Amino acid sequence: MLDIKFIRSNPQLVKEALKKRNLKFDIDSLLKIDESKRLLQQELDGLRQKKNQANDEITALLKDKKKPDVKIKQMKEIADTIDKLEAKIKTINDELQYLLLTIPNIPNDALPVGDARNNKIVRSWGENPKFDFKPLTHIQLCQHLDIIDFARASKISGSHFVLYKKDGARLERALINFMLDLHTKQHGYTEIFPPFLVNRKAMIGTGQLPKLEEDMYRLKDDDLFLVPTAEVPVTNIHQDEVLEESQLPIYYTAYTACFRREAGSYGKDTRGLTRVHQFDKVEMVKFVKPEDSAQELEKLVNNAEKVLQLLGLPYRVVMLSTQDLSFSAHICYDLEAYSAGMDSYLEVSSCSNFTDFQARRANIQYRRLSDKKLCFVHTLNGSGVALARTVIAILENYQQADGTIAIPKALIPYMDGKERITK
RNA sequence: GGAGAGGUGGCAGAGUGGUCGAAUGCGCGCGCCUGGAAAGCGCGUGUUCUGAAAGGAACCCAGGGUUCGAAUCCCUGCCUCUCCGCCA
Repeated sequence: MLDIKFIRSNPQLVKEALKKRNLKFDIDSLLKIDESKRLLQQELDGLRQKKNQANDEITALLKDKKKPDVKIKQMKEIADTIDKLEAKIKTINDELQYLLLTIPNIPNDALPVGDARNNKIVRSWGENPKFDFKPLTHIQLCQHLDIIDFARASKISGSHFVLYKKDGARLERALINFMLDLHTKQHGYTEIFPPFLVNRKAMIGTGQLPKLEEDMYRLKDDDLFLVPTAEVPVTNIHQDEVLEESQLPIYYTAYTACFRREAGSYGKDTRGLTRVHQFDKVEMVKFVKPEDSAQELEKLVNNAEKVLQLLGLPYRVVMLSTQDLSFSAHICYDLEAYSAGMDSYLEVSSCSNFTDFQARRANIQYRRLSDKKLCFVHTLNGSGVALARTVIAILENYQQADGTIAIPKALIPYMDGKERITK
């Protein structure tokens, strides 16, 4: 969430930011609400002062064994006025807080302005594979090798769920272990295994709520949500905490399944593994000092890239444009892996700097060493990486003429030394 | 799920209706002392809102209620602990 003081003193900047995101939001009326709230608050404070003074007087009278009846009668009236005013302010403040929770983060000035077509390719890595036969899609390959059973997954759970079998299941597990090992052993992250169900407060903290509720799986009886990403539980680890500057930066990595309703996205990527309701992902989350966050994002992207490099998957790094940027993000790079069978680039990672936007919502502060002041940390996170689509790229890029799949070198130790997926 | 106990400042812990934003101890900071340190002594030590400032207001898990007045009494919720039940 944005600081109301920041909005108050930079209304034009906020308006322009919203315009870049192609969002309509009435900042002027927000500021009017803020103004009227503050005026009422001052009025209330004045009345409370009177009340506090009168209470002192009543106490003094009682001490002198005098009757405070007259004073008490006056007080009753003031108390009534205070009650009414408090109710009024609560209504206004609730509205103000809700509005503040629905304003997205301010995009970085470096981002291309516009929709996804304006996304900027920052760099590319690797050569797209060439085949002397027509490469199959992962759907055809899985069918042939019997390593993913879409039909039965659908029978059990519905469409867009996945049932991995045999080396398909094994590949999934191998990838998770490979990525966690890489980030913990090579990149300095601390491994976390968080809850897969989180409460409403956590979802608000990272920015999924209140705006995206219909995209989330929710357990109505308990008001819990299935995590759409490990970002939610892991970032909220330090919710309502004050960290010491010496603790920063904090790097966490976590595997979770991710659950997304993908409401309204039917018709897009309808087949196979591209868009599914449940997928596995290893996530990286950072808590850093504000002055370090830009540089920390670059390192985070490099950590995610390393996964694809070690897997030998060609990819490109894309800087998202202002309208493609997620609600909480200030700047975001996507990694898109090339997949031969579908001949397309698949988004397998999003790496974002949220600046103090999530920290303010989730109330994650640190005590600055220089002046002992409380400041909000900056949070970042990135997929490192998302599995279902990475599996597509592995299957499609490593397919052989005989329909088998070569296993990327880095994964062989995680597959018990196996070098091929065969029927 | 049932029964009970409890949630107070960085920590421990007092406070059961009025002068309590909160005793005391520990910790931390500054100073004195010392060759230096420890001990000792003295002073200080939460956050937020508002205001140019002086000041004012709020906060003792959260939300309601009683009262002129609530950390303190009542209700609801959340969380923690103990016992019982159930259970991978």
